[in-house]
Amino acid sequence: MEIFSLDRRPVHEQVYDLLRNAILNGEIRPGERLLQDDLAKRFGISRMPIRDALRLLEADKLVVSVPNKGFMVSDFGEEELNDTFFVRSILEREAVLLAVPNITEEAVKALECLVQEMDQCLEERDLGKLTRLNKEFHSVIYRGVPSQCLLGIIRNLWDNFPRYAMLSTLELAEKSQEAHRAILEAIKKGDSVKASRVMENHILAAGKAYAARKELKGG
Amino acid sequence: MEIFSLDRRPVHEQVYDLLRNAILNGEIRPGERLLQDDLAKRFGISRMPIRDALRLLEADKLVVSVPNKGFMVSDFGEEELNDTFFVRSILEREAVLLAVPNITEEAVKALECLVQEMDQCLEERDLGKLTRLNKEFHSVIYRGVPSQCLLGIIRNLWDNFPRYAMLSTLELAEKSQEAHRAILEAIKKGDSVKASRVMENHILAAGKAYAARKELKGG
DNA sequence: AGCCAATATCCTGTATCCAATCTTGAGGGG
DNA sequence: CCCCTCAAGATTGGATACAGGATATTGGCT
Repeated sequence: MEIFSLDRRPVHEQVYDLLRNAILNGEIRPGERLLQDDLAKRFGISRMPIRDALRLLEADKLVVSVPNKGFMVSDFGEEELNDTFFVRSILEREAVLLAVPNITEEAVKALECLVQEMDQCLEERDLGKLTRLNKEFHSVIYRGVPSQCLLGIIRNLWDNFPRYAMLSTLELAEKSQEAHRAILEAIKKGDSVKASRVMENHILAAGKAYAARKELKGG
Repeated sequence: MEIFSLDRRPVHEQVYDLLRNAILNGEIRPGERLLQDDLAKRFGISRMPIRDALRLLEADKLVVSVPNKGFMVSDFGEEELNDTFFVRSILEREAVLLAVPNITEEAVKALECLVQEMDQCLEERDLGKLTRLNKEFHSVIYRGVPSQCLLGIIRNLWDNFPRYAMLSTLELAEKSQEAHRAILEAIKKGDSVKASRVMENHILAAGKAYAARKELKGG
């Protein structure tokens, strides 16, 4: 009965998802302009839903708009990237502090499993999959955070980041894996303070590594 | 020379500002629907810039949109209000921690002046002015925060709040004033840890008071 | 080479139209 | 008497066509 069902979601939402993924995957590069008429033609739709989608992306900080100039995919300078990681280090430290007391047995099992999978990825040098698993690791932990508001802010900051995953290195990934292991150990012992401190330093270190590479590659 | 100068800013931005102020001042009540055609007629413009403005407001969480139903002014339940204050307590605690070492002599003078003005307001029972001064007090402190990202998030949370200032009471204001004094003292001594702890409790207490009143008055 | 004007591009906004969807309310059946 | 259904009106979602301005580019003139 679903065979003939079309996608009934509003067009602007579909456009939003499409563009969002394209930006996050790097198919559309930072700095690239997003022309309304161009997009409208390419999607075969009118300008209205395009504008809606672009405004939504703007709210996510994935694109920026300049009056009378239009929209373009946002880019983060070294400083901004650093700042984002800094704020993440604060927020996620607090998130861990709040989450650890609520972490279930299953969650711990899932985390152990993820750490193993990430080990595998490290051996296979599969940075792409590693990035995905890493995100999963963090979000399993945060499932226990009782504040939707805090979680929303963290998610937002995370979204401004997969685009820069290409800046990741094996070296950083190995250091991160150590942190993951330490966090998992602390969680098992119920030591939320230690877990949060490790998380904070883990994110800070990642931020420094990214910013350094960003500088090298030249924004 | 300004006599003939029209407002050259994009129409949708002007609409955004107008609606934003109307919502913040409570001229448009939480829960009220914002009909596109209606607004378009009232402003004497077409629907496109209205939609743009509404999307911007949505990004600020001042309105919410439901597909095929449209936009309405957002409201915060007791729980959500509480959550917002909780996250504010974390963020502003950190902000104080970061800001205190950078606070200038002038800033301290400005804060002292603000505290005095707020004392005046308390005597005159002018809660409206008090709310404005209170915002100013916080933002003078945060001027020294080196993270634009953190500041942006805090500002965002603040904006979701003036609408509920009506829930404020003289009793709460007096308690807050004590906190302000304590924060100022700690700042003068350069004791950022103490200042941040007082700030955290100050916001938490305000949140509890608001949520309680919200429950009383019924959402 | 440097400056200025003409032009092309693209954003912004208007006006109008139609279809899909939600709300509402009236009327019929249990 | 209440509930259910169904039709009418209201409103959003989207398309189309067009006009006016801002910006950038280009090409020619000095």
